[in-house]
Amino acid sequence: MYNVTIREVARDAGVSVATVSRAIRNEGKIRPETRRKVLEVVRKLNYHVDMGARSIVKKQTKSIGLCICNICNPFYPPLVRGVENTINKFGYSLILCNTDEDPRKEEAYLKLMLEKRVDGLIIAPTWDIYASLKEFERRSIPIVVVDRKAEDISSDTVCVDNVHGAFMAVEHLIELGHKRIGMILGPKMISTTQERVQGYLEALRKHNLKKDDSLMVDGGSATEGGMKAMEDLLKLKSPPTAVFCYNNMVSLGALVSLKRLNKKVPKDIAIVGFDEVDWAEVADPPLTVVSQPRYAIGATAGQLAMQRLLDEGPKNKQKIILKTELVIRKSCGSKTG
Amino acid sequence: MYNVTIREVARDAGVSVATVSRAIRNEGKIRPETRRKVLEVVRKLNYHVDMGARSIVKKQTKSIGLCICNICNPFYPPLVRGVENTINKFGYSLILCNTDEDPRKEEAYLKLMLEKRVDGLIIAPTWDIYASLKEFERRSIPIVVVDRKAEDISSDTVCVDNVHGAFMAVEHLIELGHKRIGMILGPKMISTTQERVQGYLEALRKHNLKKDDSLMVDGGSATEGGMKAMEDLLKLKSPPTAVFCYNNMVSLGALVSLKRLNKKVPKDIAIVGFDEVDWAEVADPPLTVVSQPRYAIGATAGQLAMQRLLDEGPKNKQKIILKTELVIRKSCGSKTG
DNA sequence: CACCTAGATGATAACGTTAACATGAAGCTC
DNA sequence: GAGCTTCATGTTAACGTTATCATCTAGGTG
Repeated sequence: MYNVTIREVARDAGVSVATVSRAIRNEGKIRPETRRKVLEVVRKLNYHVDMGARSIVKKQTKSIGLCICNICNPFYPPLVRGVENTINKFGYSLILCNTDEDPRKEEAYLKLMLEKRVDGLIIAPTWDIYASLKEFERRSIPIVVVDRKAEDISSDTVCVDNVHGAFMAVEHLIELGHKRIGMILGPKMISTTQERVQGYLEALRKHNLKKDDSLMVDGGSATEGGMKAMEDLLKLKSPPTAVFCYNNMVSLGALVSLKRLNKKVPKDIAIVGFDEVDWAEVADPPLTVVSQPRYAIGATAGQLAMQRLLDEGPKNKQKIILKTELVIRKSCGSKTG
Repeated sequence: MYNVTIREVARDAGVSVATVSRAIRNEGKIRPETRRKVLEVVRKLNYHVDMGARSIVKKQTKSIGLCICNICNPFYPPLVRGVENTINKFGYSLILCNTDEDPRKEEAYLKLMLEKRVDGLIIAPTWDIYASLKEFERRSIPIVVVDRKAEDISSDTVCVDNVHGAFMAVEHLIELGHKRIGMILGPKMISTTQERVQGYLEALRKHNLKKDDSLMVDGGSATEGGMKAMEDLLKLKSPPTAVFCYNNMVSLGALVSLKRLNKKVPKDIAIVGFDEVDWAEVADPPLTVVSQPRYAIGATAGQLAMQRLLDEGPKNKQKIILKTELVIRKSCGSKTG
């Protein structure tokens, strides 16, 4: 009901509020004994500083906004932990926002983050949210863009070599002899889709396979979309013999569809996913994927944000590109079988 | 660098700060035209209210702390979304804390939540954190305990019929003819472990199977623990023919171990997991589990918190127990095969 | 011993809001 | 037209901090 304030601590300890403030922050001149006495009272009265009040004079809230699409996408939990573990070391905490790839939601959240006066923002942006982010720039609140690209925004960026990752995946399929390779796409506007499509096309081109639009179907970004997309691919007059899935949820959807339709992987159709999943090894068959360093993406983003906040590190904006890795399991078969 | 304040909006709009305050909150007497004019200026200057400043006079922050063990445990993401979606409707946002089942971390986070003046706390507590939570009670900050029990704390609770869930799982194994049924446990102090063990034991007792301590091995709460535990079980002179896994990560670990050791499920050993996982259907074999309504747990917790904050609903603390469901797939085999 | 310095503490003005009360104008009633 | 009432607005004291400057004390220096 009622919160103890610095004034009451001061009264009880027989000192001024300034001294209490010094004691709790352990800053400025203060006799160790005075400090001990004050902290004693702090403990006795269960005093806890009001960060809201502090923030209005310090002009920092020690909190960071993290806007992602959906925490239920298994790509994000490790990323979130990476961010959280990193910023937590500096006393920062994390406000989590799920935007569901919906620009209206995203905009509302960004406005909220502005109101909450987050000291920094880490975001996997949907698309074209230049206008909403502009205000962060104006206030020089550091922004770190993760996973995706956001060309028009001046920010640090952490992402992954999507083009190359996709290229590796598709080339792997080609090397195994596949000539009709489908791809299940994500939302067209987000940069990861575009880049992974590019990698897919580059691999085809390099090996003189021609692009067939009917093999590129939209899978949205959820499991259901992946299921639907795989069904559509199978209905084609000339269905693909291998499919590259744009992300982990879509991969799962594809696998579910195949299982329900009683298709054998990789005998009937080969599958490569993008993004590691915890269950890859126990899937039937174990899933070959392009693995992203999910935790590292988050941790790096957290570090970049902290660097800006502590005014360390290079002046100009950084773009860090982490490596993907093709983890070969069994869902593509092998040359021998 | 510099934030527009209410005073500047007032000056620019030619009204008093009180009028601006009324306009942005849309409260109190104000001429619609005045309000329009003010909001125009608000937009023009990109004014955003400072919630920190507001919070010190309103005595509410519109934020809720959510303390969970680890977002990377697939049980939590849907729960988190349940909470977030619910409170978001009321303009609340979420501060996420990962405690890693570490009481020291947990205590530090709770202190932080106190300092951040969260309006409510939703927590899956480790154990015996009575002392740290006491201060929340003292300040009458509503607490909602999720997933686990915390007897000594006066709070609303949302959990699941763990005993019954475990009972169903184990009875299912017994009905399939298994007599030597192992269990991989979680940390002993947390209530879910205890309850699931209780359900396990009750099922054994009901069917006149006697308890064998060597069959109950500790699996921690991560995948690695589950792997180790499964290996240990297999090393027994007389290993179990079926294993009940305490949670999803441990189930995954068990499955990984079995795959690596080239054991066939369910032929060599049957497996039931606790808690649904997205990949259950594509696992080899599809995993039979006791399913928990993960999203609903979070959503319900959010509702309870909001009820307290809006001072609606019943006066005395509520305890809501949601149902588990046995989802039979293939990892236990069937009577016929 | 007069003077200076440094160290410890106190008094108080910010910070950006809202809430309570005060003011003033306009419309109504008799 | 004096006296109410209602509505719209303004003035200002909180709210809980920190930062700045002022004050006081003790110890050192010449």
